[in-house]
Amino acid sequence: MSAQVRVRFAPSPTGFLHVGGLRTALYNYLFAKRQGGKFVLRIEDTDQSRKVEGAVESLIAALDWSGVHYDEGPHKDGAFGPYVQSERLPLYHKHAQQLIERGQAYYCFCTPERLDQVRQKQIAMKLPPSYDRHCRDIPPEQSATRVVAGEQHVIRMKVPMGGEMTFEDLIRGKVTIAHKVLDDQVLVKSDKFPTYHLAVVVDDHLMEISHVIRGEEWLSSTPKHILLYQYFGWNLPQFAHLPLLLNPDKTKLSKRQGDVAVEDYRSKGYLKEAIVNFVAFLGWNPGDEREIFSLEELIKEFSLERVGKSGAVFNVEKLNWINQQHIRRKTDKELAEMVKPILMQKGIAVSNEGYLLKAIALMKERVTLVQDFAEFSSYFFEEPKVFDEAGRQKHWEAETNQRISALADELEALKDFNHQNIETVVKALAERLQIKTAKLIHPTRLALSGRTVGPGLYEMMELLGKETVVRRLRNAIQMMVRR
RNA sequence: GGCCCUAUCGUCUAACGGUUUAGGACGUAGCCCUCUCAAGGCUGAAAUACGGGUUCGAUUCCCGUUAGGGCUACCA
Repeated sequence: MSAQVRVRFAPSPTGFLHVGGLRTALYNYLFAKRQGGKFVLRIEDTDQSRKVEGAVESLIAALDWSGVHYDEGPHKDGAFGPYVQSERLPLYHKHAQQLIERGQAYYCFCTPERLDQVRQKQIAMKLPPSYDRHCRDIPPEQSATRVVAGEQHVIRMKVPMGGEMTFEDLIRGKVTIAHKVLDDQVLVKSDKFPTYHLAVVVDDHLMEISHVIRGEEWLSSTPKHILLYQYFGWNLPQFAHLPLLLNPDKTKLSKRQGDVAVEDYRSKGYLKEAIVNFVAFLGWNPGDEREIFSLEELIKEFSLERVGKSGAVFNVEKLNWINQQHIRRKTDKELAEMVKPILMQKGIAVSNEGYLLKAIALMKERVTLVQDFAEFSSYFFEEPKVFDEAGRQKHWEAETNQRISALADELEALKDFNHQNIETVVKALAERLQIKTAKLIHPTRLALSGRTVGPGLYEMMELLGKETVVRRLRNAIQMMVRR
């Protein structure tokens, strides 16, 4: 009975996908999937001056990476294309023309200079700056003649002088705005491109968008859009204006105060699952105490009713924790595939898959980012090049050389080099030497890894293998001596 | 300046008039575990911006104040 749910994400190609943009896209996507509807990607490139080369592709790549796949859009034609506004110009012209004919829009010949003067004067007089409607009442025949004569012009919509408009927002409830505070918005610019306001209304209607889910920055221009729907005689979509994402100082999330591009987080070692999970929770929650969700689980639970109204600070600490949680949910194999290329970048080629898997298992609960695997455990794959200096001073005492040397001998003689046996050897030696096991453990870890922190020592030794352990132990003695 | 939106721990949030000594999570402090670091377990500190109403009863409804944000372009 009810019409098909169709939603869209409509970014302008001015750079990389912003995490706020990802959240908007995600909510649209979740809503569509939940309702069995369609999610459309539309590129809003009506501002020629802000166009950035390659932005569309990078936007699509980021969306694709995060798993927020669109059903229709560039490279994925549905029945409503094209999905790039610069390829839809005739559509906008046709509709603008219709408005002109009905007297709901008019040609405006004001120069940018005049507009600026008017604005300056209004500001000086402490009046709200707005277009003075200088061209609103030029007789249609007269302005048509000027247009034909080739005079520079724009097309503006005629906003009623009195009255007010109330509309229902799915998130905010009733919103009322007086017509008089609405400008006679430019609909078609002098370069013949439509402005956002015309293009968004025409496209949302033509693409049969049922729910307009977008950022709160559009809330105050929604009345203009609704007026346009009324002028065209079209049914209104439902509107849902999402709260903004904020910097730690509560201003609108921006570069300058940290990373905002999805790509930044991806390259730092955040999982797509974590980014999606985190961003979903900025303004929405399932109503109970669960926090770790997969995309599929989000689809099952998402609802616009549970979206909040106030802005949310993008808090990296929590993202880190969520990333940790998702890393643990990955299999060692999955993680290995992600870690391999990172190790490769560091010049480490992994030949033994099983070995890598075991190293990952040992590190899994100790990392926050995928990058950490390569960062904190390179010693599994190559000789430690440097030894933590503070650790050396703290754990490498005068007697340590002989102790480690003795340990190396004992281990070399060990037949079955597994962690239980290793532990037995280490503890027995400590007892014989009448020292605390820690006196052997810490310098051993330092010698083997160059670090003072890491996974359980016995497990680590087992994985490294007897040859490597004995060799590194003896090498370390040499290196420490030389200092 | 005008218009619109918003307002619970530092942060993300729960509570849809009473079951609340306002719950959870991140972070933070302490303790436990322990070879280190994590992880895990336990405990603690930490919030309803303020002022009026409405009501037998307000975090919850209404009004005002304050604060923050958004918009106010031939940008989206």
